[in-house]
Amino acid sequence: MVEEHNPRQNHLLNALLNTEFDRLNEGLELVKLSLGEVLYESGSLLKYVYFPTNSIISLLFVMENGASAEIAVVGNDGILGISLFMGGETTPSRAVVQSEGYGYRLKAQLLKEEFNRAGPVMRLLLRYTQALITQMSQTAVCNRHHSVEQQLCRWLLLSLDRLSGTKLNMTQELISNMLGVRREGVTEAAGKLQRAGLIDYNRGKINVINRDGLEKRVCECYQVVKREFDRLLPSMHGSAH
Amino acid sequence: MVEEHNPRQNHLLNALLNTEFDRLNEGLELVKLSLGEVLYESGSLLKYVYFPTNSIISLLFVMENGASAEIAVVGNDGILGISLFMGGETTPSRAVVQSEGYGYRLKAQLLKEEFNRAGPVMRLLLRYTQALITQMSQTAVCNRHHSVEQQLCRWLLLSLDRLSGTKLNMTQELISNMLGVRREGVTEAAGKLQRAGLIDYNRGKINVINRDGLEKRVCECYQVVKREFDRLLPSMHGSAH
DNA sequence: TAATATATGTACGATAGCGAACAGAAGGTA
DNA sequence: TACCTTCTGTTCGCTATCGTACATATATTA
Repeated sequence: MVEEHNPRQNHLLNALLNTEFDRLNEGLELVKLSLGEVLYESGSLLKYVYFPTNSIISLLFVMENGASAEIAVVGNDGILGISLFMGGETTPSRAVVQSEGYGYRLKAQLLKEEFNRAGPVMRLLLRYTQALITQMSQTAVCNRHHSVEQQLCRWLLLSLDRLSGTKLNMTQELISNMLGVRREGVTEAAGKLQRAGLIDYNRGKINVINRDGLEKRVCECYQVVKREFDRLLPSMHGSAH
Repeated sequence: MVEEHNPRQNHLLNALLNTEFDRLNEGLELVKLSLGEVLYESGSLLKYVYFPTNSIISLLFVMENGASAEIAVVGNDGILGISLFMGGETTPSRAVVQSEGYGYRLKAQLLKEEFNRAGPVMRLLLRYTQALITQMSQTAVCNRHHSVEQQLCRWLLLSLDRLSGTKLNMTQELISNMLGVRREGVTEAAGKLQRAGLIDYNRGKINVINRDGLEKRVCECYQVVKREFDRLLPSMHGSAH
């Protein structure tokens, strides 16, 4: 299958009017984002921001002892590098490619200039940031109150929504890093889902067979996040689900 | 003790230059914030934003079954109601007065107008929001990886920093709601700290006797958040610690 | 084809936190 | 003073998850 690449595959870019889109488009570069690639490290200066199209990036907090936890996931719905326009320049989080694919990058300076026009692009980016805040908050709640299985369901659904598909490439080892749990815990939870006929999981290849089934098992956290993204960024997420 | 009230007791307001401060000051109203008062409910429209001076407000996510978890705490370092200028108008979180005191409120419309000038106030508010994002993220990490005792230490220190004092009024029941754990868990953790001579806890009155001791026991999450607030909002937090 | 690395499955004791129940202590109120 | 409510302390069995260890299966490479 020959795949066409187009910046409009990123919903955030697609939400722009032509005037603004054209301005940004000048600076957009298609880049391949490979599994495990670190787009930015905790504390590092941002040279580029990224608009994923068919890839997924995880925002991770890594602790001193090496343990980690994902605080949000960014796909074709968003942008990577919000700290650039929020004024901090850096963040304490790390951005890792979690599902290989493509995206567009833009020189940090160019996005900053566009943001500083204080027009529709700024307002869109801020709304996206608020949606991201909800995702982070709900992750905190989920970490506190829900089982590994529920969290796995949430994670699968959030990731699928951001890829517009039913397939994911992820080993259980990597998922366990994202969720901040043991790999064995993921094996067990994934085994249950597999035996229930909801997913097909083999050596890093996940295929979701029964999405509705997942939605029945997931905790409310998924819906809260989804609803908030839909509310703040309407006309996006149209294709997914 | 006669206590003078002054908007500059809020560090965010205090960070403003006179021109901007004077403009906002026109609309500021001193209000008492009573224990347990709900400043806004999940999903409700914001009529006012709040700048606490000697009170502390918790941002809580409440779940369908009533269980809750605090995702951030706002005191004299910040502002309540960021969703107003982020463009969402509402948030899925609830804001509850956790430590009684005073604050200044401002009509939502006035803050919005100031924000839309896209000047120094906007940039300050966005930097504050980024610091808040760090606090939320680190809460997610802490919920995943650390013990109730460590989280209690983090919570105490973060709260103290935002009051500029050593005393807190909080029953164990309320703290357990914030941390999203059982009340008994707080009793046990607080008992340990008390026996270690770090705090004095009696019927909702907490006095921190040995702050350094708390800092020795707390997980890294506290420092990460503190460092990020100091970095993004320098010249604030000067008095605390 | 054989050797090696990677991914997944399983088992088991240890433990932190949960849920429920109850008792005592401190403060408020009649 | 007596009564009631609130707050704190303690116990006990239960469960999810952890840490560790090891077994098996599937890819990759020599």
